[in-house]
Amino acid sequence: MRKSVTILDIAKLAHASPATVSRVLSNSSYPVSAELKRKIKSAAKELNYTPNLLGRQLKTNNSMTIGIIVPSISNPFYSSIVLGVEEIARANGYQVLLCNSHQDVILEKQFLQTMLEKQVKGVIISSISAEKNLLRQFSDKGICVISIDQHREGEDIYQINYDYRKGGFMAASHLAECGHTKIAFVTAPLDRPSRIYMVQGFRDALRESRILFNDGYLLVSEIPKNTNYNSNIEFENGKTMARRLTELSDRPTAVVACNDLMALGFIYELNRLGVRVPDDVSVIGFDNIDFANISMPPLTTVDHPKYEMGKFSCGMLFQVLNGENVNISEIVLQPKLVIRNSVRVLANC
Amino acid sequence: MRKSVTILDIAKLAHASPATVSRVLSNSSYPVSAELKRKIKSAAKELNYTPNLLGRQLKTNNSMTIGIIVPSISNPFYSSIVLGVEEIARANGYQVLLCNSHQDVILEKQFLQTMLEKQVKGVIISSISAEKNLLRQFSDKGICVISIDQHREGEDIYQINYDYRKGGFMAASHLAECGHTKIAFVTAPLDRPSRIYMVQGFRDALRESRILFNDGYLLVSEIPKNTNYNSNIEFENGKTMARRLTELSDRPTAVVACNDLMALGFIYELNRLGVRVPDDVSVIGFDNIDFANISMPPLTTVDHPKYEMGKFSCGMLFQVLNGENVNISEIVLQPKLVIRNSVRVLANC
DNA sequence: CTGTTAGCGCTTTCAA
DNA sequence: TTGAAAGCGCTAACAG
Repeated sequence: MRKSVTILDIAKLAHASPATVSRVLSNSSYPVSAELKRKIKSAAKELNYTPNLLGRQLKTNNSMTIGIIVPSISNPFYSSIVLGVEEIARANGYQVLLCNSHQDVILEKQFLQTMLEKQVKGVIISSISAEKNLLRQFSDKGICVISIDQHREGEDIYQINYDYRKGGFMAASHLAECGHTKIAFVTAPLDRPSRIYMVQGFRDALRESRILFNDGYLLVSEIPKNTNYNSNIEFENGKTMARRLTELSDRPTAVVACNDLMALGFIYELNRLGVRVPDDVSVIGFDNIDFANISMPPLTTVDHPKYEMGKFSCGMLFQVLNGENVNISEIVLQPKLVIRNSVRVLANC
Repeated sequence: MRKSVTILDIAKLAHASPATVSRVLSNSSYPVSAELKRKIKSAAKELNYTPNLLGRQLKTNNSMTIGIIVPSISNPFYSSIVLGVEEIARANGYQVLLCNSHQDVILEKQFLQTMLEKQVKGVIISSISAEKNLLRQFSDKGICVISIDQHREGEDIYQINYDYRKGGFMAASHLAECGHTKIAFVTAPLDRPSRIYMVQGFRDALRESRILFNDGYLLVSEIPKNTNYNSNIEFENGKTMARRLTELSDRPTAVVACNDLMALGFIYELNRLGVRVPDDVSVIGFDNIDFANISMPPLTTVDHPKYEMGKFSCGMLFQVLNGENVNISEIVLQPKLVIRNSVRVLANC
């Protein structure tokens, strides 16, 4: 590897000063004569020059990079978000540093620190940490942070949220309307706002429908230890939960799952056990990932505009970066029930 | 946003020189007295110091960043790869810049250029471009490039490939062994090595089984224009192909699809049209993504060790970066048939 | 063990 | 319209 060519080499070759070369090559609006401009450009081409952005970035204090932290990109829910973010970032000439927290609070914190050090201009995070003021140091350093999906209580940061409570409410209400009264809730650990709100909405709906909630119907999966989180785990958890459900003495006729992956695993296992969906057990999922379509039967679920959330949050980030006045600091996206074929309408309806 | 604190501020506060501060804060092995070390560390904490890696990176010419380019992370196939890469990168203290090429050759090239400028230490790419010497300038600049999944003919770069030919062969052979003779191949455009090799293997298998391949059985989907590539497109293409299949005068009894997403869409649509899988039509997919399990029926498919490919390629990258002698420049991963329930064994077998 | 100093590659005043 | 020179934050010779 030979010494890399810099602006100085070009200056020499084009008989110009480094300053002028910089102005030409960085598309500055600064006036430079057409003649010199041409000479510099051709010199750059001749030397096969590649600008070293580290130099520029250090000088201008702008890394043209944003970071995104999600639990795991292997979950289609998050890959949709990331895709949306990346799209808007690209449109603005930025790149994105991707971090999978693997549901690990410590890892998440490390990533946050590294991003700070790498001088990202902003961070979009779906945090699984409950730590207060986790994101404080970013605002302190003038770095824009947008928290998405997981509501952060009482922190003075931008948030794009989703009404999980209402989503849980809609799911349970739908089941109630279809005549179900023995309704279970199948979920991963209630260790974060989204899931807590969901259960809350779920319970509210039952109460409103005058359905008594049997606490034995709240099925919570274990946290897998010492393993990288990925989509398979949710799916497997769904399978486990299905087995637990079938062992229940007074078996529910319907369940809502905290996400589609889990619902899909749940249905898979029920099929395998010979329990028919929706004939024997109805299932409602959450998120409406693309794959909600392909299960047998196609999954009725609560839609979450993930991709839009990604685009939206990143758009907001750039508004803030560009100094536009963003006066709304919290936005709440709305759930929508998507009815497919995994819920049975009972006769008494 | 106040002026950010630098190594100099700490030096002042701790009554030390910037050099010493640097040595302490960058965990250099350079000897510093315990006393001074302590003072510097506490000063750093007091000032809430965050190192600016841009400075270090410029100086040391090491960005501690690698790049990865894939068509789209919304495809679980690629998100698995990325997950593997990210894991190894993290273990080595590196971060990864994620780029989705959206199957766009021009975009891919731009990303490559930006990575060059951002001084990544290496790039892992599943390229959809057929351009010769696309990756040449990286080796020229001493940047390690590892091409994955898509075989690059005659380019002097590291490659981790997969035997798509053999995979196609295995799929077709399996169908032949199950007694099928009217076998279709359903694929996205044959614009890259993987697919071309697959068809080739497919044809070879038929020939070997003395089955005549009807050219009308090669169903190739259109390239969607003016839209960002994502997993939904593959799925939709699969649906379209299913409709095309049912319109064929002499309908095949079996098909192999070029990837699971497509196979899943294909099955979905057949189900909808009342064509039973595998009773009426057998289907084999490709990749063995997690979701291959959840279709109805569960998909028989050809396994691709994607996640391992990601880890492996990134491991190789670091071997090269660390100057270890990597004498194998091309590695070929092997396919494996995963039999589930989407293939019917015909009576005459 | 500690400090001085040069400089990574670039941009940007400021002066000409 | 051009150039000289300072300096972004950090590290690494080198000297002491």
